[in-house]
Amino acid sequence: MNLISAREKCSECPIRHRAVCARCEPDELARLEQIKYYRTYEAGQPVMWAGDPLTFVGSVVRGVARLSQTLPDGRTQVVGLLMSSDFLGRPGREVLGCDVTAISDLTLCCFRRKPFETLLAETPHLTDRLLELALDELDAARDWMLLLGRKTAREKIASLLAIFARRTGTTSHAAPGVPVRQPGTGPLTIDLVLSRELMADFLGLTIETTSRQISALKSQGVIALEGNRRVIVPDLRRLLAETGDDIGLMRHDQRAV
Amino acid sequence: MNLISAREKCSECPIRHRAVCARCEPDELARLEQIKYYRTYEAGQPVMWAGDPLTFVGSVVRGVARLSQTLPDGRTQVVGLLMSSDFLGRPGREVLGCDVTAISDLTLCCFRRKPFETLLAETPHLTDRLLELALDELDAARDWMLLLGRKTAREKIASLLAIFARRTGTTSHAAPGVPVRQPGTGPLTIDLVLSRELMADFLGLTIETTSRQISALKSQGVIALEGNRRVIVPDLRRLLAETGDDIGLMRHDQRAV
DNA sequence: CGCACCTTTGACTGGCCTCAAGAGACGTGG
DNA sequence: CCACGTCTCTTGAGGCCAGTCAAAGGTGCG
Repeated sequence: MNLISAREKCSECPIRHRAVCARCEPDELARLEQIKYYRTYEAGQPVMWAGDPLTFVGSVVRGVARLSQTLPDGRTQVVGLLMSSDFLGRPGREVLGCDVTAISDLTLCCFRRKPFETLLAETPHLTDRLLELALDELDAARDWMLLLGRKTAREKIASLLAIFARRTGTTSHAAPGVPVRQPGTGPLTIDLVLSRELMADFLGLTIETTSRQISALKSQGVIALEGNRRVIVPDLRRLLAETGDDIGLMRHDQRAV
Repeated sequence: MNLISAREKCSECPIRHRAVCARCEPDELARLEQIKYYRTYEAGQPVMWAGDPLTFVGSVVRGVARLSQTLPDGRTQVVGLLMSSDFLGRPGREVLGCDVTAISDLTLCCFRRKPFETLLAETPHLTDRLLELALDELDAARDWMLLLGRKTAREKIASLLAIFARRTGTTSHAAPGVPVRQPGTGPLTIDLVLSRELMADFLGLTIETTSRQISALKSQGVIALEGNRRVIVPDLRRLLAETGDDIGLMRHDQRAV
């Protein structure tokens, strides 16, 4: 079961400046603080299912959640990853469109949907930020459609690793104090939060193909492995060359969907 | 070249109640009316390219526009279709992320981006509606990711036809006065605006595979063809059974991306 | 009628999936 | 410390679906 924990102060919140509340003035923040509550989930737990009534919305404070869709015969596709400061749920919608699962231990800052919608109507700063977040996710989803529709298995793997490489040092997963790496400044270590199965669901591949392509990249020296979920990239440019994208032309604000 | 035509009255606009201006009060509409202008494009013309400075945004009044992304080696993927009342462009972004092309003759109701952003900041009704439109497109994009990542060629074709079937009688493409068809009420005619190449780019397939699957559906009586771009569906349920989705479980507001 | 373009069809190839077994990691308990 | 089971990951062999290359058939327009 998930735990509903005590509230913490918004002013000390790690996602204060990036979440849906980023633009809020102190008085607006105070109203949010009144109605917010936390939920925590252990890695692997479901958060909500497609078709469930959407009783609450909220922001990811810590951890990673997966959005996925499933066909009747069991084929599944990951359609989004929610990382810290990403927003979960859609105001104005009664039911959720996809399954949500905690990939790692997860903390959500939640609001019951109805009160939040009321607050939205009165707080343009909230709506503004929510629009930005939605448009960012839309851009990411469209990049992902290009990957799913047109990239080869090898390019898909390289693209996924490249996205994680970009976020290294800038997400909550990085050790505090580690400087942000720039392309070409030497070896880079990526902590994959994802299992092979999850990577496969994410990329529209099977586990076996995923594993094979990772082995191939490894045997060719593009990456090295340290355990199963830690990847070392000796030369980021070489990895980027495998993504099929123009090197250096990745969008400046590219996100991990 | 595209034509910049005279303004028409918002009150008589065919997309008045669905576009970004849907929620606007008469005084807000008057301000929009002051700064709006029309652009028209012939079928096949480019509207803007990825990387172009984003000088204007706007709504599709008539016609269909394609959003697409391209890899350096020429592979392209359609990542969205803009149909009447859909919004083009992203306020707050300096450059566009994908190529935009007119598929049919196209009329846009445009606003220069900067004035529009100013207006947005002062008009919550605009932002609210824009958020709704963005979230709808995000849902559609996620459905599309499932299709691209996990569906077979046959299911992809059937899904595309099903989406067009759903919209028949509800879009500007339908002849005026034609009643909206319900599933199971007999033969249904679909006017595909898309060429085989565009369908292929949309579905992440090649032209040949697209053509073959259409031929297969035809020879099995699931569909019939009348010319190259008109499809007759004798039994919608049978087509839906080919999509891989649960019949009857398609989302109530499903759109054509 | 003739040309250009789109679509269909065929033969073949190849990449990814399927099925299957083996290797490695990890926790538990003797 | 090792035996054991479970789970994840890797590797191999073979098959199928979709891509590639090529050519023929339709369609529309000047």
